[in-house]
Amino acid sequence: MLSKKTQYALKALGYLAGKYGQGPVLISEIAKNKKIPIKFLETILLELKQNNVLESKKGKGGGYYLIESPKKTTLAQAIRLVGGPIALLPCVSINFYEKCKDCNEATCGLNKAMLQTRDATLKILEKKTLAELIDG
Amino acid sequence: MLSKKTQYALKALGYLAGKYGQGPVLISEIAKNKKIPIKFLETILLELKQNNVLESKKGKGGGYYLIESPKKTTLAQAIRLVGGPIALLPCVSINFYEKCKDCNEATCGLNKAMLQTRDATLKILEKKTLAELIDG
DNA sequence: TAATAGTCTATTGTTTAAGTAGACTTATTT
DNA sequence: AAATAAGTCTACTTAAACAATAGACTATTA
Repeated sequence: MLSKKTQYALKALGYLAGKYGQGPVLISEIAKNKKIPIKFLETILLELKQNNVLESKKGKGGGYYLIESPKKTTLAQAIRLVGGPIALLPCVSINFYEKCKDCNEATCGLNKAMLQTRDATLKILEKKTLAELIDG
Repeated sequence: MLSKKTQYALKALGYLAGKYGQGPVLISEIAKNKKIPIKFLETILLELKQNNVLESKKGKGGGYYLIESPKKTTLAQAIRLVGGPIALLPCVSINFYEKCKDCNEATCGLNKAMLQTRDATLKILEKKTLAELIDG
């Protein structure tokens, strides 16, 4: 299961995708429409900015907005940016890999099964982009 | 990512699958071979017993063992037993379903994407059984 | 009846999620 | 150019879930 943080990030990115090209969007607007705790959302958006997905503008008329077209960012990229692993186990994760203490990956049946599910999941998440998150 | 508890449960079940039909296996033996904190493992095995997957015997010569043949339990069933959701979001989970606060599932793109990944994952995990977790 | 091994209760530590307070920046208005 | 309003940024606190540990208790076998 994705963490709340990751879920909120995806929701927020979807909202911003729908407003792409229309200038900065207020944090409070995103929070209200997507039912996200505003202070938690602040830290998430800030992190996305530091990862060069969002840009922000301060002061009156400010807010957050996508740097690139929504079609340029895949869901797999978005999930990884906010620290959400996609694989079900560390030993089959690409970005959060950790070796198992107890098993030989070449012969471990669990490893094999989880590798297959990871690949199936990635196949989907690497094709979908933020544009697909726009409502309607 | 599956919780530690779920990971440990799968490892332990895999170990017991390899010893199926050979009588009770000590908690300590499983813990040692699978590098699982023994006290944590105790609670996990007890839960699996209460869910009618394992049986136990107390006293000397005691231990835990699988009730049914390893081929009878799928990985999807095993994961769910110890409380591990398979879907990436609550709104696409079969056993841990929760409605989103902010979205209409019929039109939500995120819901659609996550449904697809859930189906792809389930297709694999419902075919694999505990027998596949046996090493070698 | 002594030793073995599972069962139960309680407690501690760690991470994640959420909420609070306030400082800092920028843009507008006058 | 100064005041103010609108917004982001930083640091700290609280609450809940998850992971791990410790020890007493109960049942079984030899």
